[in-house]
Amino acid sequence: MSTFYLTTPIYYVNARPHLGHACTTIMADAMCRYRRLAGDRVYFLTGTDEHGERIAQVAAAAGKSPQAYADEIAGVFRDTWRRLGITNDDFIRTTEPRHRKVVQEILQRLHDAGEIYFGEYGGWYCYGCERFYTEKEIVDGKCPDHQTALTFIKEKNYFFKMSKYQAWLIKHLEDNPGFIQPDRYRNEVLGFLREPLQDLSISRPRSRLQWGIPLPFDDQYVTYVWFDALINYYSAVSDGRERTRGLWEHVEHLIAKDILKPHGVYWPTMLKAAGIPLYRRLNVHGYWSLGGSKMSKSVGNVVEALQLTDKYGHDAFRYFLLREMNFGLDASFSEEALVDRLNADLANDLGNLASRATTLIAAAGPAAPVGVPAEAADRDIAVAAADARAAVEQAMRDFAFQKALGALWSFIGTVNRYVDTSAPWALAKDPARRPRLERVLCTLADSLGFLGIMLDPFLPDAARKIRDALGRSAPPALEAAVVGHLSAVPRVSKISGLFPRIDTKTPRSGPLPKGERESSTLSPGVRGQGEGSRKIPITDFQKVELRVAEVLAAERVAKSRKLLKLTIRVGEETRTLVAGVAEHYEPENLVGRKVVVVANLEPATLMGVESNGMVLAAEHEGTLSLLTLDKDLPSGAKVK
RNA sequence: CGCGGGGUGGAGCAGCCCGGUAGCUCGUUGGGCUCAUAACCCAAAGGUCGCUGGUUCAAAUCCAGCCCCCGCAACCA
Repeated sequence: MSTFYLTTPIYYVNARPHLGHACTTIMADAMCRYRRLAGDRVYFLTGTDEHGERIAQVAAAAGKSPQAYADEIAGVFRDTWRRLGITNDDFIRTTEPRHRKVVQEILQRLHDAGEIYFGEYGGWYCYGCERFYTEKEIVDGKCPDHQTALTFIKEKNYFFKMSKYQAWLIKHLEDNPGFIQPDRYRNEVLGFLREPLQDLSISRPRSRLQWGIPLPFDDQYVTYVWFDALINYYSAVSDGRERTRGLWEHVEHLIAKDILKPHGVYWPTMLKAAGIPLYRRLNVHGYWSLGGSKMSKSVGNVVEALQLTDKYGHDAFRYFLLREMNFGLDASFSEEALVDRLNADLANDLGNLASRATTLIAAAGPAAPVGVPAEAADRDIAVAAADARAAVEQAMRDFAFQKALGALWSFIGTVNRYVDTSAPWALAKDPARRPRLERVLCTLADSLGFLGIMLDPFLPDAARKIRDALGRSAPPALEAAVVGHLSAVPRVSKISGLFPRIDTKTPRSGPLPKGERESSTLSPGVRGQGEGSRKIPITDFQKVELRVAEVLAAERVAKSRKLLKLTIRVGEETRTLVAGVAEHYEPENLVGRKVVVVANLEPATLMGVESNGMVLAAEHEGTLSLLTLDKDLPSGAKVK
């Protein structure tokens, strides 16, 4: 029996759970269920990251204390995982005493060992944003957000001597090819490391930020969030000394590719410096893109995607995520693709097999031990099962869920063929062939039993239903997943509607072009959380000054993909305005047109161009249309 | 020259690291079966593996150059 300790990232509580969180967590859950099935001692950790400036700001905006706010969102995560049937053994929050204690202990240790120094950092600071800007971000010496002058501040902070571990880390990655997998991400980290590594600022002065863990050796500072957050993996199992219940040395991390750098660079060097053994392996998966279009955070469709788990069932949702994504690569998510998978794989292949097999077995009824030996066809099924299991074991070593499921579905196909070729319904008509019938039904029952075990990590509910139908109440175990041992037809109850088909034809009126179908995928039944319909008094509307304007000139903003710089005339006044329509309109086609603008908007600077106003446009599923007039009114005319 | 990923039958993808008959799922067409969820099984059609050049007996796979798409970084006021 080996030990397996797996972590998900701890999720930052500035957002509610969405598809991305669910994907990582479901993958981790499937892996942990699999390792438990294999008989390993498993510890599965997830949790929430709760410190930092952004949390303090969001909480303040919501009129809550940071702690109250974090409590609320952490609760939402906890409930979501419970609802999805996630089997985490622990849920850590970075505001818990057990975590703070270990973070401080490690900081003190690093400080004592001379791994942390007090240094001065000079940079351009914006008081509005409460942050420093790098040379690249600064536009004309001003803050890109507030377009106010920046102040050059020299701030004293504590730094971790990360740079001194650069050579060591490169060598470690070269000597241990499996340390970060898949390879593309190991290569990417080696790519980062071709540039000189900077020391890592690990503190923020309390004068700017209170919401964090105080440094044990200087209470005027709190710990920088990444330094705080990464340690959760260790603090969750540590008693604050060196004891980790025998878990730490087996730890593997599962992350999405966006946080590769902290996990692939910061974290190993931190552990090395602190004298803590490195993690075993970092497993990195890709991103979901949504319905062909971009995953736009502002639209909230990532959250909507998660709602589909309630619409189609947790097993189906899990299956889709695990089957559709090639581990490490990006994949695209759409309701249509989910339904296709559900119908083809779950309803047709698996559900229908369970249904036809249990119907056949139940019709024959339980019997005494079969009187005839297995034939070649039966032995082929046993071999196919063994092959499938071996392929699953191999695939699961590398989190290759798609391959594991592919192997199991290949087996399901084999069994469906076996049913066809052995034709038990024909055997049943001939009493003389009763023994052969029983042998076939035995093989079928065995195959279902096999699936009831092997599918458990991926489709926990369905696997349980299959085992229940076979009367197998014992906890499933991988070693029992063998076909060919059953000697008598067992008593089974019929399984019907394990995964009902989703009818995709009726709701759609007539054949639609492909593109159109895809864009309408996320629509019915998942939207409308009472958002956007709040009524406002007319006085609110009257604060907005809308006017007709004529476009005098238009040009692209240098290096910008989305922005056009427009020179417009509003009545007598000429002004410059920036519009995010470059992807939809050619500059020359705008000149001379009358558009509607918000005339009393605060100025803002975008890509170095000051914008005085905003052009109104309607947007629907990626198509943008400027608001124009259907009669020719003079520029400056009021819109109300 | 900002960083990265990708271009493989109608759609979505694997194969590429470690060159050697181009594979999977869906879809399409024809057939079979009737135990089963209009399911299941069989067969067929359908591919210049982005382009060009190079290395090689042999290139989807290795090398060079080019074209196109998509993320990220900075801008949708």
